[in-house]
Amino acid sequence: MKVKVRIAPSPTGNLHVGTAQAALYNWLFAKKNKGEFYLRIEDTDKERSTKESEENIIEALTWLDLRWDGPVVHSTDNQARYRELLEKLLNEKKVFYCHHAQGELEAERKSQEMAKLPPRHVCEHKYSERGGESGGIVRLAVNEKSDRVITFEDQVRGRVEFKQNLLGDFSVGRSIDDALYHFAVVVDDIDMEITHVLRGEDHISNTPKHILIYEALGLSIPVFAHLPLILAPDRSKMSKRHGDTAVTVFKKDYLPEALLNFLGAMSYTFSKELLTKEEMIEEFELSKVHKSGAVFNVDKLNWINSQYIRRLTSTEFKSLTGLKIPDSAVPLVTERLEKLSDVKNFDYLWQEPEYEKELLIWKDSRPEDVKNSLEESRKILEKTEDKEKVRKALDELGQKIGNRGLVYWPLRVAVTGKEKSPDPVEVVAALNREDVLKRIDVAINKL
RNA sequence: GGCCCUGUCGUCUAGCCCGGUCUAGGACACUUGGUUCUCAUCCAAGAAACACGGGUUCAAAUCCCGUCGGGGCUGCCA
Repeated sequence: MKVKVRIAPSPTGNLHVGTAQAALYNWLFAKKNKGEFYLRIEDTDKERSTKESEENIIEALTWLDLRWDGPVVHSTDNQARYRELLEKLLNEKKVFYCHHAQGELEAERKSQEMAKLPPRHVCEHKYSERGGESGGIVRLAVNEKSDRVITFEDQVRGRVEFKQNLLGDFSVGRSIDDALYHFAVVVDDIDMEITHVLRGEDHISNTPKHILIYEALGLSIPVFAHLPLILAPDRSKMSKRHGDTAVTVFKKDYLPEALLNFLGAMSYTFSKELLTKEEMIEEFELSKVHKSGAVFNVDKLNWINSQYIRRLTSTEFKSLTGLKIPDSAVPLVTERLEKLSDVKNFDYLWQEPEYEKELLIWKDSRPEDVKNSLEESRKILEKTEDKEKVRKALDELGQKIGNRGLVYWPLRVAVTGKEKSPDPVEVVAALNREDVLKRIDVAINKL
């Protein structure tokens, strides 16, 4: 049977990095098995679902280049099916109406907790006539007297077991024509013929419920695999309160290949640190996905990103950043970049530098000496544009005045306005001569 | 509280299934030194972990039991 997987984010917020990682693993699994990967927008909660969220999800996945097969599927398009199946189950008395008020249920839950009892709602309506009377929410009738242990072979964790009698009659619909998540996912996965459900570990305790729904419907159960969670530094599930978790906020600083590489290597050990999607597909095996959650380490992401940035060609880099700088200056920048937005630190490549005159002074040298050094450097730069000749002449100047720093430091500040920069000779070569001379004049005048 | 998942350097992890080769390896971050006008790179060195307690064994990070820790779920959200 052909492998079919999906991710089913709810459009109630931006695409979370955790969902992106799940998307990656689903995608890798699909590609590895020559299967298909789908995107389904799980918009069963009409109150909270938004069009913007859906657009964000699509934008993020497109940026990451995790392409899904077929059109985007929406749960809302499947509502008639939910109703049809809910009615079928109602007739079979596998599902019933619960007429308890929300307040009653809350009180029940609270008293159970105090009595150290498992939290569950075993509804007496399922045994009475009331269970057939419409109104109230729809629940799956779960036999609380059964001593059955619901078991599934999780592809990353091995056998996982839950006692059925701890579940209670959980809800499947707000009403007969308004299915809730648990029911909708199962029906959607059935309709899409999903063979493997690879999702976050936060769904592991929902799995027995889903299994019960598959069984009530008399349909075969897919293979499950629960992926570890992405953790915040405090080891709790990474969420908005820990800062940016939306994939789209990474767009301004990171290369999609870098984020993907990072996310992939976070919960899986590949043969090397840096690798392409294709190489990941090659090595990927579901059973080797890690079991425990991993803390999102920005330092590591930055390092991976820096590696990808320095591999960019000049053309790629320029079109990515929109910078108009000579090709020869590109490596100067990419070699020092962890995040794309940090190109602002190299603004002297396209605009006049601004700085305080004190910055021109090398260590404890005198302003007159600095001025003199700049004047000498200016003469050299006037004479030739050849990088090697310039370097040689500046070195000789340094030797003459017995202090290389006194030559290079003021020159760098004059052309870049910064105390940290690439070799001034390289920067000079990247700029045009008139600008360089003008900048040196400005510096001399400051002294 | 109940249920489930999980536990090797600060972080991501290798090793664990099939005990000895582990004085526990790698990567990121960090520290120091070298190169050097500064930064980055590069090179060299360094600090840094088997959660704890029992047991099995000639031998345990690896097997068994218990404890503790962390997380998730516990919704008429997904």
